[in-house]
Amino acid sequence: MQNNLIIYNSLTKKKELFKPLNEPFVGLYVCGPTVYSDAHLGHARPAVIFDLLYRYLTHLGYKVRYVRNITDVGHLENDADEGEDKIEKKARLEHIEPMEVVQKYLNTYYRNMEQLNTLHPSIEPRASGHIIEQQEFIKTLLEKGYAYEVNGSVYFDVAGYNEKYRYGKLSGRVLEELQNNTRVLEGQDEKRNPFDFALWKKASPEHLMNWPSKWSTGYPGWHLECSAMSIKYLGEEFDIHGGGMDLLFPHHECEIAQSTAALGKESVRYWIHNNMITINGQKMARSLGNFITLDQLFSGNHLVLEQPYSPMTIRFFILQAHYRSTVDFSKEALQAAEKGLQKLLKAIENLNKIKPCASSTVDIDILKKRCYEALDDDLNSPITLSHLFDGVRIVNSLIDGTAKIDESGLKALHELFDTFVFDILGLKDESAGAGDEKLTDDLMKIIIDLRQDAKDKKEWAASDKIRNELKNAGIVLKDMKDGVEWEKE
RNA sequence: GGUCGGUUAACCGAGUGGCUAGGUAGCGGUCUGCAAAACCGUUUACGGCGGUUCGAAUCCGCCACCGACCUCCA
Repeated sequence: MQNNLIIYNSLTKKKELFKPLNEPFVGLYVCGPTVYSDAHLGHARPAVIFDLLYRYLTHLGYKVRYVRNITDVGHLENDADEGEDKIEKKARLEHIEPMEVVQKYLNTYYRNMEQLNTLHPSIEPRASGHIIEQQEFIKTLLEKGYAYEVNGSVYFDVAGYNEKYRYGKLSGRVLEELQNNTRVLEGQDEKRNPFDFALWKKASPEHLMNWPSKWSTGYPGWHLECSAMSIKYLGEEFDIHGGGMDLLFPHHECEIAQSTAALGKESVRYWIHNNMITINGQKMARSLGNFITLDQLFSGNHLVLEQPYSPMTIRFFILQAHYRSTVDFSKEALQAAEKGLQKLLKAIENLNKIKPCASSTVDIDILKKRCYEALDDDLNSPITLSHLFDGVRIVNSLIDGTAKIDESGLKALHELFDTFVFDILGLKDESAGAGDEKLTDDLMKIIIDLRQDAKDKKEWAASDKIRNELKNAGIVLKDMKDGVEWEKE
C-alpha cells in the first residue's frame, strides 16, 4: 500500500511521511473527555479532526483501530491531597451517584458527537473499567524501580526515569528547569520531587470513587489510564496518539515516561495535537468559564448567540481552519461558515440538474488531485475546501450554461463531492429527512402553480404577495430560467 | 520568570522567495416584470524597524503586541 500522507509529528516537530507499523493496519489512540459536564465547542475540535483522520486513513484503504478513552474515574481538582475529585464534586452538588454523573454527561457527549457526524471509534474504553490493568501497570513500574509507595499512594519517580531516558522530550522541557519552575503546591510532602506524579492515590474517607488495591483503597492517577488502555488495545507500539495541545504537558509527557519505563521502549510513533478554540483571543475551557456548550450552539440558547448553529455548521467551521492553528470563535465567523456550507451543499444538490455534453470545458481530475494533495499535506482541510469551492463554481457555471461537461466528467464531479465532502470531510445534508416531505412538495407545487397563473396574467401584485408571504413563513422562491425553485431559509 | 507558538485585506482563514487560496460581507456589471440565486469584475493584505537577495508577506536579526503550556483541561 502506498500513500503520500504527511503529518506533523509533535515529537519530532517536523512533518513526516506516515508509515504504519504493520500495514494495512493502523492504531490510533485519542484522548477523550473527562465526563463531568456538558461537552462544549472545544471538545468538538479533536473529535472532528481525528474523525477526519480516521475517515481519511480508512478511505486510503487502511484498517484503522481507533480508540478513544472516556475518563470517568475522576481526578483531583488540583495536586493537593485535600483536592476534591471533580466528578465527585459534581455528584455532591446534584445529589446523585458519581457514576450517574458520568452516565449523564457521557450520554450527552455521545449524542453531540453523533450530531457532529463523527463516527464512533472502534473502542471507547472507560478508565473505570480498566482499574486492574492500571494496577498491573503500577506493579510493573514498582518492580522496575520507577515508582515508589508512600502511605498507600504510589508516585512515578521522574528523576530516576530521567537518568536513563529523557523526561521532557515531547514538550521540550528540561528537568532542571522544571525543578525551578514547578509550582509549590500543598500536600506534596509525600513526593520525592514536586514534578513526580501520582500513579495511585489513597482515597480519603469522604472520597466516594475508589477501588481496592494492594497499596490502599484509592484511585488511579490521571495519566495512567491512557498508557494502560492504549497498550491493551493497540499493542506496546502503535502508530498515532492524538489529543488537544493542552494535554502535551504534563499529560502526554507523563504518559511517555510511564510507558517507556514500563516497556523499555517508546510506545507511540506519531503524536498529533490539535490547537485550541479561542473566544475573544483566549482559550475556551471549562475551567475558565468562557465556554459555550454544543447544545447551546445547536439551540442558540446562549447570551452571545443570536441564532442556533447546526451541527454541520460547527463541523464546517472547524474544518475551515487548519487543525494546528487556533481558531477564534465569533458569531460572524459562524454565520460565514453557515452560508458557505449552504452554498456547497446547494451546488451538490444541483448536480442532478446537469446534463452531459459531447465535450467538456472543465477539468475535474485536477480538482481531485488537488484535494488529495491538500489532505496529504498534514490534513489541510481548509485548502481541500477551497478546491471544493472551485468545484462549486464549476457546477454553477454548468447550470448557467457558461461551461460544458461530458459524461465522464460529470461522473467524476459527482464522485469528487461524494468522496471528499461526505465520505472524508464527513459533512452531510441536514435538510434531508425532515418528514412530511411529500405533502410539503405537493402543497408547494400548488402554490407555485397559482403564482405562475398570476404571473402569466402579469398580476405582479398577486405574485409578489405570494412570494412575500412565503418568505415570511421562511420559504424562499426563486424564479429560475427553467421553472421555480423553493427552499427553506 | 521559563518553554513554545502567533500577528495576513471589512471579518474568518490558507499559503508560497517571483505566479488569483477559499468562505462571508460590501461595491459594480450580466440575467430577471421585480426580487432571490447564479455568473463576471472589484475593494489601502501580509505588526514595526533593519538585513540577505535581481526580487520577501515568505529567509535572518531586533522590537512591539497577543496567546498556549509550566495546575485540571480537548
